[in-house]
Amino acid sequence: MAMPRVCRAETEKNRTAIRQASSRLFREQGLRASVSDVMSAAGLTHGGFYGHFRSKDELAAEACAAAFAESAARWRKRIGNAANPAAARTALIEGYLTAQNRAAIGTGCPIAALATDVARESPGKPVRSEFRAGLERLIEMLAEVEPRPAGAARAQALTELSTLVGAMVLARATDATPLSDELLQAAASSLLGPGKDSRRGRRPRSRRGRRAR
Amino acid sequence: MAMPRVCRAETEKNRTAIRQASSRLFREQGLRASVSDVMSAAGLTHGGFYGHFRSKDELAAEACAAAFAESAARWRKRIGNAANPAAARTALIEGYLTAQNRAAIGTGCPIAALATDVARESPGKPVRSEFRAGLERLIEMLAEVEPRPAGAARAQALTELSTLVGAMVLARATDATPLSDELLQAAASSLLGPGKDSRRGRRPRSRRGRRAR
DNA sequence: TGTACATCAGTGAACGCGCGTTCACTGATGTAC
DNA sequence: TGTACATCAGTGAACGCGCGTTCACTGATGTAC
Repeated sequence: MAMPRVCRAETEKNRTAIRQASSRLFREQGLRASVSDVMSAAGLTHGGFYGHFRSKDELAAEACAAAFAESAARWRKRIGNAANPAAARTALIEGYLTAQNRAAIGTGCPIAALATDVARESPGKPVRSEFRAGLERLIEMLAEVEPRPAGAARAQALTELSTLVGAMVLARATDATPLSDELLQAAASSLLGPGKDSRRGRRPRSRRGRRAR
Repeated sequence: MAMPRVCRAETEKNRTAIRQASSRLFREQGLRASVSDVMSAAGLTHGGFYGHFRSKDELAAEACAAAFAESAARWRKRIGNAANPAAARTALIEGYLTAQNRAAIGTGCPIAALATDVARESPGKPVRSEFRAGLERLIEMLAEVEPRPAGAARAQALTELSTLVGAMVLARATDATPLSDELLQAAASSLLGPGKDSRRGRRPRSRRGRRAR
């Protein structure tokens, strides 16, 4: 059953697979997702890990960077598809506050998925600086589409990103209760204005779903 | 060195000590804080834990409830000390978005500390329902002080709480960088209005602290 | 109030398990001729 | 192009450790008389 040594291209593909699998698993389960689980998800055995990365901490940093690159590309595409900054802002906010994004933790926003875990890492850990750099990049992209003078745009972007992330984190913690939907809708209405909700039949204060409480 | 059996009052005091220690440690380290660490922090050895609680899951639920009770009492007091609802709202928001609160994770808001961990717990776990109940209570308190008609007050409270929690979680993830202060200040200015910042010399867009980046 | 004894809160060793990391081994890959 | 061999990517067992939980034990507490 042994099948060791693999050609160079294959090795590079394996490293990428590990990085991508960890990027997903770390977002889903937090930074405590195990090296074994990551390697299994990449289709390998756990022993080979240290041929690719120096430590789990190093992997965490690379996984974080990969997740932010993915998110930034998605945002960039949404901005590019919009007719003007205001439409881009609406697209980013509406794209963020969806039930689909709430469910897709492993492929969704790394800020909402990892912020608390990163806050618990000790100061020197490499994942902290990758997180901060990625966060800064998304803040700058959001500031670009704010309909405000450049000075106020950054402050506005900081607050709006806080609202987006907070609403998503709370919606995930209350998943499968009516409160979860309510949180996403309230944030969307507040950020976009009650009338600007572009999709059919969405009333801001409607409480859809069974009132399970 | 053995000193077993303890009088009834002492036993009750010990149970309370375990609950309080866990409430702090779970907020600081997440729900993965160990039973051993909790028992040590309560001044006991780990073996006695199961005389007080059925499982770690049960403890997590009680610790979550205790943390929310603590927070609700603090909010209630701040509201009670204010001259009117608008002042109460200002007091809650200013009290929340401080560097002191950012540092005091173990005694601070359980929403910011535990939301992501709760989101990762499986649906049946008791900590999930305690979290939801506590969250709902704080939402209602914030809605009470919103200067809006009753209907819109709840939606406003949901959004503002998302902003508060999001800003705090991001500020903690970027602790010891200028961005961290910026996040707290931007959220405060946005929620209270640029002029309403009651404390001396705080300019909303100032960037205090070394530009470490 | 004083004595005899059952109770049971807390101790500390032990359980099976999964963690991050290391390492001897394997055999296809890549290279030297 | 063909052969001989050094390299090294991946395997799987093993390391020490800490986890949640269990349990035999202890001796002060609380109770029955």
